[in-house]
Amino acid sequence: MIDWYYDLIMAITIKDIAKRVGVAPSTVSRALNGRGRMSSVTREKIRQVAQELGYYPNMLAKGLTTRKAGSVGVVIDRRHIPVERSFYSPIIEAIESTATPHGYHVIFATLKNHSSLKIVKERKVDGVVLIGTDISDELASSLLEEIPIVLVDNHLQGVDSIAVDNFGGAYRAVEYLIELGHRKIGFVTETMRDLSFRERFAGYQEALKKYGIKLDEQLIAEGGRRRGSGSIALEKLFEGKTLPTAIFVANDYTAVEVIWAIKAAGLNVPEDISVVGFDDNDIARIVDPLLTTVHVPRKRMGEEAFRRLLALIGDPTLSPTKIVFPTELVIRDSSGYKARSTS
Amino acid sequence: MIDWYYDLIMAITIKDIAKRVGVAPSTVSRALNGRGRMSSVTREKIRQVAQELGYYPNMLAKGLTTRKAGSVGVVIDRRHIPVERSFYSPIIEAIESTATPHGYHVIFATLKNHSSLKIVKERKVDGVVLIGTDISDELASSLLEEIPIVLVDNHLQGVDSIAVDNFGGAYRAVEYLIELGHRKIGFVTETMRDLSFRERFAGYQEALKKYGIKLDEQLIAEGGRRRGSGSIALEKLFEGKTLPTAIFVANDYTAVEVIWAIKAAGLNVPEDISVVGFDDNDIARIVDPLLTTVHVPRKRMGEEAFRRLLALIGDPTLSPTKIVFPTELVIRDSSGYKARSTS
DNA sequence: CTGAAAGCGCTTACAG
DNA sequence: CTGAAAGCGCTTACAG
Repeated sequence: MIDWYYDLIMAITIKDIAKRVGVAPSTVSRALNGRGRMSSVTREKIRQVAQELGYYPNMLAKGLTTRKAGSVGVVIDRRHIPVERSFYSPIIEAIESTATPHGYHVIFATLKNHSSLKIVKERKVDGVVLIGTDISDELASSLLEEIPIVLVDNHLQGVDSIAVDNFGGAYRAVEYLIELGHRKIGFVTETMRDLSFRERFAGYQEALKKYGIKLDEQLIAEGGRRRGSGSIALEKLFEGKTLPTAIFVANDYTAVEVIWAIKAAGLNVPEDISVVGFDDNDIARIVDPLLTTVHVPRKRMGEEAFRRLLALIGDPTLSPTKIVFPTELVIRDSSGYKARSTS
Repeated sequence: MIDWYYDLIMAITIKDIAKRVGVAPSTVSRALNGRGRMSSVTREKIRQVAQELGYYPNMLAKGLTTRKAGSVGVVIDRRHIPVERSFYSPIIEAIESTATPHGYHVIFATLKNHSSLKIVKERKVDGVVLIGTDISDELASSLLEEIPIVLVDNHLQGVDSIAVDNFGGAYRAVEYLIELGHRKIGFVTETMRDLSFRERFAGYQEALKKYGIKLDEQLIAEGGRRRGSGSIALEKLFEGKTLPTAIFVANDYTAVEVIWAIKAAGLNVPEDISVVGFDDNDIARIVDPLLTTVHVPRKRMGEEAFRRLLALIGDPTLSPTKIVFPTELVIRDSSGYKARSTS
């Protein structure tokens, strides 16, 4: 271990500036932080020298005294890795890009088997945004006792959260399918264990109900949390007595798999079966046909998550708020009028 | 500003443990860090109490004295946002997942207009991995003076780097196309300004040369760095006198756009034109037809990047190493034997 | 084997 | 308006 290597180049400190300007370190601190009244001459002089010397505060020292780390944590469950195909990556990026201008850095952490969050225990962060429903209530509650948190795409009584109008988005998507003339509308999801997916299912049910269409159990299928979930679910649908003329799928990735499976069965989308997804992921514009889906404003959600966290860091007594973001149906090529054949 | 809120619940410190055990704080420190010889009774007692109290060291204080932050930075140029469709996201995730078991956290930062890296100036990180060729040589060099760094998918004399065998991968892809009987093989890229893409182009050229095929300028097109790059490039190719029977595209995303454009022109892939991509992104298994491409082991690259950085943090005098990862051709459905019509 | 002291780089009452 | 002192929570020679 060579410990001295980078120590030769000692970073410049407040003391160096003080010596150079001929003033006390505490004065330098005040000048740089704009605290207390002081002659603008010395203040300017100090600032100028700091600039010249390329001074940056050592955040470890600063944080130790101010009890602020200058970073926030962004935590997701390991299950969402690879993020490449995750719903959450635009949210994470938005958090980073809005945190930076505010002088905050973001520590990106992944959670496995509900371990306690080292970044908060070690005081590396001033707050954390917990993304997804995999975060257990116990973890969230215990965290809340030591640090401000905001939940994204998850909800828990008494804690700040950023949510999506899953119900409304699903309702609208299914209503649209009904308007196109469809009556046999399937619902496919990876799993029902996810709050968001359950909400989307509820929206599906409500739309059917509103338009007087009876719920058909055989038109509902769960594919499981794995690659190929969509085709597994489609197989189940095809085993039923009634074939759907349209399928509402709870997320885009699964919708793409459903489309592939439909094609593999020798049918066409949307001529034989219309498919509508949810999320408006990048892939929605890559599949053939282009996917009709429900847009979720993930960038705005990430921005808002950070803003809210920042507010809570400033004042932890703020009362918990739940912000629900609206969704929007984006009509592309995977949906069309009710299939002729099955009419 | 309510500053006292979370301060009421003071985190437990080394002093608390010391008091409880009836020993000096310095002894607690030694026990917990396993330094110096000491009676195993007191050591055990201390460890047990620390455990009971749920003690975690305050990394701000620890870092201030040890000059180690316990975090590393992962930096990419803002241009690669959204990472969702980026080549780099699996690399970033791999860095995070290998850093965590080593007790390091990762600060994810985005670089805009070559600003200097605040995370290193503020001593928040012990090392940084710089991803992509957008990182300027000046920035890398200046950083290297204060902290260990490793470059990923980029190269610079005298600094550690993790690279991809772009040349070899491209060579193999084009050779494969030649083996299928193709002679009119196009090359499409977003841009030639990127080192990786230039290397892939070089591999393309070398394969043609090796098999005695003359380079045809009209078969080479750049689409520009924007959405739709692939179709723009394809249009250029179609303006030429000779139509390609196969196209080697420098990355998967652009390849997908090329496929779409070919379909839009009323042609089929691979019957009329074979398409081969590079990267083996998730989308390669989503497009129709499934994309033949060159696999890049991004996960392993990320793991290796962190390991190398860790080694450098331990000993900054290690001599710079360049690690080149091999690639592998993955044959799927977008490539086939030479088109009949144009033969 | 263990304690007391000094120090890491900063901030913040407290004097003057 | 500005300096000296104490303290944030830890580690590390230095004594004993």
